[in-house]
Amino acid sequence: MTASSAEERLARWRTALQAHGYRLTAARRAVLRVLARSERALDATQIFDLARRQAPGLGLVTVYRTLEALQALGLVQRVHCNTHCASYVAAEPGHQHLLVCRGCGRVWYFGGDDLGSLMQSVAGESGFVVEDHWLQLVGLCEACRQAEQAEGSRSGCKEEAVK
Amino acid sequence: MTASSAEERLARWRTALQAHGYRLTAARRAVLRVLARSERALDATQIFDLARRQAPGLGLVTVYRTLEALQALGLVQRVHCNTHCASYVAAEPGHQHLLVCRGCGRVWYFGGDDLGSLMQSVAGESGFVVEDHWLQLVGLCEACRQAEQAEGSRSGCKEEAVK
DNA sequence: CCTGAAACTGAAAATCGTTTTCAATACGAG
DNA sequence: CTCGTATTGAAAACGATTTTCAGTTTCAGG
Repeated sequence: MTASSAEERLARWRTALQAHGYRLTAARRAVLRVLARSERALDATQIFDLARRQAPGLGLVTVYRTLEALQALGLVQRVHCNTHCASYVAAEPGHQHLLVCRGCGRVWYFGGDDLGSLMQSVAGESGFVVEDHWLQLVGLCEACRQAEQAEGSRSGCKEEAVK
Repeated sequence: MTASSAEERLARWRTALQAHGYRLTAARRAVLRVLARSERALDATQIFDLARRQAPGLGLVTVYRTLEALQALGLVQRVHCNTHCASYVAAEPGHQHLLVCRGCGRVWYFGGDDLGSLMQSVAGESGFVVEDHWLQLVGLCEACRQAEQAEGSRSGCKEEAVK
């Protein structure tokens, strides 16, 4: 993700919130900034810690409430893993499939629209109407894989998981 | 799922647990019975309520511990939805993909092994090593769809979500 | 610019699902 | 049957999320 696209996203989010009657407060701005710029899925506490640097008085409650709003507008997407079940990333419209690194938590989106035929065949057989789908690949990114192989090495991907 | 396959599964689970040094207690038997016979993904509390009919003294803690064991042996699979994040169904070996009805919670498995190529191409481009994947389709089954269309009708699929 | 109504805020308390602790009990190998 | 050990349920601890509430901030309209 380039820096500019993060800033564009940030601007888009602010516009979208205001267009839906939400007010733009300092607290919300800080939360938006953190999430819009992150390459990783972050949970409420991580967002809280990062956003508080920009908005010192910020409360955790506000983070939850802002996440709720962003989710309602479809601007962020929830990421489930077997452990962390409530992390969020910026939603990339049209790219719903996730690639999650279990080492550093970074998230990438990818296409793979060949799922359409799969869903149709499932629907055809059973009368099931598919409304939503959910494809997530979990593994290790290049950097984390190298760090894991160099056991005990101090230079790794994990350590900077939240900067 | 036929009744006999549920009983077969139950027998398999009991054998597997004992083979791995777990003891077969009345409490565990009740939890196994509930989960092995269920067509739906159930969370800890639902299992607790159902299993307590067969084992009155049962504690919720034991449900959690039994789920942990079943999961460790790969006998049940966790189901994530946007709401319930910790429900479990019997794992069907070799069929990892889920079809979940948002109405009644019933779960079906399906094939779709064409994901292999998808994962390879993802890995090839990025150096990412995919260790696990997670495909879930959410929608409405035939029965729930009909029930939803007949708005206000009392005969539905939802009502018997947990019998 | 003001001004005021409504949205928003953070702190504290309540709540929910899950885990830990612990003394008593039940399993099952021998 | 007996014994060592895994397992049990109750209670307490715990972490994450939600609710409550009184004070504050935003922003549309004058």
